[in-house]
Amino acid sequence: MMEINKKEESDISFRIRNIILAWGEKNMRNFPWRHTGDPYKILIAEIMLHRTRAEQVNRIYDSFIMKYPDIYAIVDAGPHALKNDLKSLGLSYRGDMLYRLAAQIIEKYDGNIPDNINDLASLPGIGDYAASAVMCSAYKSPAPFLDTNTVRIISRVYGIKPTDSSRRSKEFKMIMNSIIDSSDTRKLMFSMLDFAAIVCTHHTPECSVCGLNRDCIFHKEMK
DNA sequence: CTCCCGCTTC
DNA sequence: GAAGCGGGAG
Repeated sequence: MMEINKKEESDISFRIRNIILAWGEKNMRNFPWRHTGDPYKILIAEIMLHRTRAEQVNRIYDSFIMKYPDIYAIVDAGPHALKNDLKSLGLSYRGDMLYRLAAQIIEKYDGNIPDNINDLASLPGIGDYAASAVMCSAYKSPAPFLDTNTVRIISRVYGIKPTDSSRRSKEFKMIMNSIIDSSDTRKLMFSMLDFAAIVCTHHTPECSVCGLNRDCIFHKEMK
Protein backbone atom coordinates (compact mmCIF):
# COMPACT_ATOMS: atom_id res chain seq x y z
CA MET A 1 0.00 0.00 0.00
CA MET A 2 2.58 2.50 1.12
CA GLU A 3 5.01 1.05 -1.40
CA ILE A 4 2.63 1.57 -4.30
CA ASN A 5 1.83 5.13 -3.34
CA LYS A 6 5.49 5.88 -2.95
CA LYS A 7 6.28 4.46 -6.36
CA GLU A 8 3.47 6.32 -8.09
CA GLU A 9 4.59 9.45 -6.31
CA SER A 10 8.13 9.13 -7.56
CA ASP A 11 6.95 8.31 -11.08
CA ILE A 12 4.99 11.54 -11.21
CA SER A 13 7.90 13.51 -9.77
CA PHE A 14 10.16 11.92 -12.36
CA ARG A 15 7.88 12.89 -15.25
CA ILE A 16 7.33 16.42 -13.98
CA ARG A 17 11.07 16.91 -13.59
CA ASN A 18 11.94 15.66 -17.06
CA ILE A 19 9.06 17.33 -18.88
CA ILE A 20 9.78 20.69 -17.25
CA LEU A 21 13.52 20.38 -17.91
CA ALA A 22 12.95 19.46 -21.55
CA TRP A 23 10.56 22.37 -21.96
CA GLY A 24 13.08 24.67 -20.30
CA GLU A 25 15.84 23.68 -22.72
CA LYS A 26 13.89 25.33 -25.52
CA ASN A 27 11.83 27.98 -23.76
CA MET A 28 13.60 29.15 -20.63
CA ARG A 29 13.74 32.92 -20.43
CA ASN A 30 17.03 34.71 -20.35
CA PHE A 31 17.37 37.26 -17.54
CA PRO A 32 20.73 38.72 -16.44
CA TRP A 33 20.37 37.63 -12.80
CA ARG A 34 20.03 34.02 -13.92
CA HIS A 35 23.56 33.84 -15.27
CA THR A 36 25.49 35.27 -12.38
CA GLY A 37 26.90 33.46 -9.39
CA ASP A 38 27.40 36.74 -7.53
CA PRO A 39 25.25 36.59 -4.39
CA TYR A 40 24.97 40.40 -4.34
CA LYS A 41 23.48 40.55 -7.83
CA ILE A 42 21.07 37.75 -7.00
CA LEU A 43 20.05 39.46 -3.77
CA ILE A 44 19.26 42.69 -5.65
CA ALA A 45 17.21 40.76 -8.20
CA GLU A 46 15.19 39.05 -5.47
CA ILE A 47 14.39 42.35 -3.77
CA MET A 48 13.20 43.72 -7.10
CA LEU A 49 11.27 40.57 -7.98
CA HIS A 50 9.32 40.72 -4.76
CA ARG A 51 5.72 40.55 -5.97
CA THR A 52 6.84 42.08 -9.25
CA ARG A 53 6.92 40.62 -12.76
CA ALA A 54 10.31 39.61 -14.12
CA GLU A 55 9.87 41.59 -17.36
CA GLN A 56 9.28 44.68 -15.27
CA VAL A 57 12.46 44.11 -13.26
CA ASN A 58 14.43 43.38 -16.42
CA ARG A 59 13.93 46.95 -17.65
CA ILE A 60 15.86 48.54 -14.80
CA TYR A 61 18.06 45.73 -13.51
CA ASP A 62 21.22 46.26 -15.56
CA SER A 63 21.37 50.00 -15.08
CA PHE A 64 20.72 49.59 -11.36
CA ILE A 65 23.60 47.11 -11.02
CA MET A 66 25.79 49.48 -13.02
CA LYS A 67 24.96 52.33 -10.66
CA TYR A 68 25.21 50.18 -7.52
CA PRO A 69 27.91 47.56 -8.21
CA ASP A 70 28.19 46.30 -4.64
CA ILE A 71 26.66 46.34 -1.18
CA TYR A 72 28.65 49.44 -0.15
CA ALA A 73 27.24 51.47 -3.03
CA ILE A 74 23.78 50.73 -1.68
CA VAL A 75 24.60 52.08 1.76
CA ASP A 76 26.45 55.10 0.35
CA ALA A 77 23.43 56.03 -1.76
CA GLY A 78 20.97 56.04 1.13
CA PRO A 79 17.27 55.12 1.29
CA HIS A 80 15.96 58.13 -0.62
CA ALA A 81 18.05 57.57 -3.75
CA LEU A 82 17.27 53.86 -3.69
CA LYS A 83 13.56 54.48 -3.39
CA ASN A 84 13.78 56.80 -6.38
CA ASP A 85 15.63 54.26 -8.53
CA LEU A 86 13.14 51.52 -7.63
CA LYS A 87 10.12 53.72 -8.16
CA SER A 88 8.96 52.09 -11.39
CA LEU A 89 8.56 48.77 -9.56
CA GLY A 90 6.08 50.01 -6.99
CA LEU A 91 6.19 48.85 -3.35
CA SER A 92 8.15 51.92 -2.30
CA TYR A 93 9.02 50.50 1.10
CA ARG A 94 11.60 48.35 -0.67
CA GLY A 95 13.96 51.33 -0.86
CA ASP A 96 14.23 51.45 2.92
CA MET A 97 14.33 47.69 3.12
CA LEU A 98 17.21 47.43 0.68
CA TYR A 99 19.14 50.03 2.63
CA ARG A 100 18.60 48.20 5.93
CA LEU A 101 19.51 44.94 4.23
CA ALA A 102 22.83 46.29 3.00
CA ALA A 103 23.62 48.02 6.28
CA GLN A 104 23.00 44.83 8.22
CA ILE A 105 25.17 42.73 5.90
CA ILE A 106 28.02 45.16 6.40
CA GLU A 107 27.51 45.42 10.13
CA LYS A 108 26.89 41.77 11.01
CA TYR A 109 28.71 39.94 8.24
CA ASP A 110 31.54 42.32 7.37
CA GLY A 111 29.99 42.94 3.94
CA ASN A 112 29.81 39.26 3.03
CA ILE A 113 26.43 37.88 2.04
CA PRO A 114 25.63 34.88 4.29
CA ASP A 115 25.89 31.44 2.71
CA ASN A 116 23.34 29.66 4.90
CA ILE A 117 19.58 29.76 4.72
CA ASN A 118 18.94 30.84 8.33
CA ASP A 119 21.21 33.89 8.31
CA LEU A 120 19.86 34.90 4.90
CA ALA A 121 16.24 34.61 5.97
CA SER A 122 16.91 36.69 9.07
CA LEU A 123 17.90 39.69 6.93
CA PRO A 124 15.35 42.47 6.35
CA GLY A 125 13.36 41.89 3.16
CA ILE A 126 14.65 38.34 2.76
CA GLY A 127 12.21 35.51 3.38
CA ASP A 128 12.07 31.85 2.48
CA TYR A 129 11.91 32.44 -1.25
CA ALA A 130 14.76 34.93 -1.60
CA ALA A 131 16.94 32.93 0.81
CA SER A 132 16.40 29.79 -1.27
CA ALA A 133 17.11 31.65 -4.49
CA VAL A 134 20.45 32.90 -3.16
CA MET A 135 21.38 29.49 -1.76
CA CYS A 136 20.54 27.82 -5.05
CA SER A 137 21.89 30.37 -7.53
CA ALA A 138 24.97 31.61 -5.68
CA TYR A 139 25.94 28.69 -3.48
CA LYS A 140 24.72 25.76 -5.58
CA SER A 141 22.48 24.35 -2.89
CA PRO A 142 19.39 22.31 -3.93
CA ALA A 143 16.97 24.77 -2.30
CA PRO A 144 13.41 24.71 -3.73
CA PHE A 145 11.72 27.87 -5.06
CA LEU A 146 8.16 28.05 -3.77
CA ASP A 147 6.32 31.05 -5.14
CA THR A 148 2.89 31.67 -6.64
CA ASN A 149 4.05 30.17 -9.95
CA THR A 150 5.64 26.92 -8.86
CA VAL A 151 2.90 26.43 -6.29
CA ARG A 152 0.32 26.79 -9.07
CA ILE A 153 1.90 23.98 -11.11
CA ILE A 154 2.04 21.63 -8.13
CA SER A 155 -1.47 22.48 -6.97
CA ARG A 156 -2.91 21.78 -10.41
CA VAL A 157 -1.02 18.57 -11.18
CA TYR A 158 -1.65 17.12 -7.72
CA GLY A 159 -5.12 18.57 -7.32
CA ILE A 160 -4.29 20.42 -4.10
CA LYS A 161 -6.19 23.66 -3.69
CA PRO A 162 -3.64 26.46 -3.19
CA THR A 163 -4.06 28.84 -0.28
CA ASP A 164 -2.24 31.95 0.82
CA SER A 165 0.00 29.79 3.00
CA SER A 166 0.78 27.10 0.41
CA ARG A 167 4.14 28.58 -0.51
CA ARG A 168 5.27 28.14 3.11
CA SER A 169 3.63 24.78 3.73
CA LYS A 170 5.55 21.63 4.42
CA GLU A 171 3.39 19.67 1.98
CA PHE A 172 4.34 21.76 -1.05
CA LYS A 173 7.97 21.89 0.03
CA MET A 174 8.14 18.10 0.24
CA ILE A 175 6.57 17.66 -3.18
CA MET A 176 8.98 20.18 -4.65
CA ASN A 177 11.94 18.40 -3.09
CA SER A 178 10.78 15.12 -4.59
CA ILE A 179 10.60 16.79 -8.01
CA ILE A 180 14.08 18.30 -7.66
CA ASP A 181 15.70 15.04 -6.60
CA SER A 182 19.33 15.31 -7.72
CA SER A 183 18.80 17.37 -10.86
CA ASP A 184 20.29 20.76 -11.67
CA THR A 185 18.13 22.70 -9.24
CA ARG A 186 18.78 26.13 -10.67
CA LYS A 187 17.89 25.10 -14.21
CA LEU A 188 14.82 23.18 -13.06
CA MET A 189 13.50 26.02 -10.89
CA PHE A 190 13.93 28.65 -13.63
CA SER A 191 12.29 26.29 -16.11
CA MET A 192 9.42 25.79 -13.71
CA LEU A 193 8.93 29.50 -13.11
CA ASP A 194 8.81 30.14 -16.84
CA PHE A 195 6.62 27.15 -17.52
CA ALA A 196 4.10 28.58 -15.06
CA ALA A 197 4.42 32.08 -16.50
CA ILE A 198 4.03 30.93 -20.13
CA VAL A 199 2.09 27.62 -20.18
CA CYS A 200 0.51 26.99 -16.79
CA THR A 201 -0.74 30.55 -16.46
CA HIS A 202 -3.25 31.62 -13.87
CA HIS A 203 -5.81 32.68 -16.47
CA THR A 204 -6.52 30.37 -19.43
CA PRO A 205 -3.59 27.95 -19.08
CA GLU A 206 -2.41 26.27 -22.29
CA CYS A 207 -3.41 22.78 -21.22
CA SER A 208 -3.66 21.47 -24.79
CA VAL A 209 0.07 21.97 -25.36
CA CYS A 210 1.11 21.16 -21.79
CA GLY A 211 3.30 18.09 -21.42
CA LEU A 212 1.93 17.53 -17.94
CA ASN A 213 -1.72 17.32 -18.95
CA ARG A 214 -1.78 13.51 -18.76
CA ASP A 215 -0.82 13.64 -15.08
CA CYS A 216 -2.67 16.83 -14.20
CA ILE A 217 -5.76 16.57 -12.02
CA PHE A 218 -6.74 20.16 -12.81
CA HIS A 219 -6.78 19.32 -16.54
CA LYS A 220 -8.67 16.07 -16.02
CA GLU A 221 -11.36 17.93 -14.10
CA MET A 222 -11.63 20.62 -16.76
CA LYS A 223 -12.34 18.13 -19.57
C1' DC B 1 -3.34 31.23 9.00
C1' DT B 2 -4.72 35.98 7.45
C1' DC B 3 -4.01 40.25 5.85
C1' DC B 4 -1.57 44.05 3.65
C1' DC B 5 1.34 46.26 0.28
C1' DG B 6 1.72 49.77 -4.60
C1' DC B 7 2.60 50.02 -9.12
C1' DT B 8 2.13 47.73 -13.71
C1' DT B 9 0.19 44.46 -16.60
C1' DC B 10 -3.26 41.40 -18.04
C1' DG C 1 -10.81 43.80 -10.98
C1' DA C 2 -6.92 40.42 -10.20
C1' DA C 3 -2.27 39.08 -10.02
C1' DG C 4 2.94 39.31 -10.04
C1' DC C 5 10.26 34.58 -9.56
C1' DG C 6 6.89 37.37 -1.32
C1' DG C 7 7.78 39.17 3.21
C1' DG C 8 6.32 40.98 7.53
C1' DA C 9 3.10 41.73 10.91
C1' DG C 10 -0.90 40.50 13.49
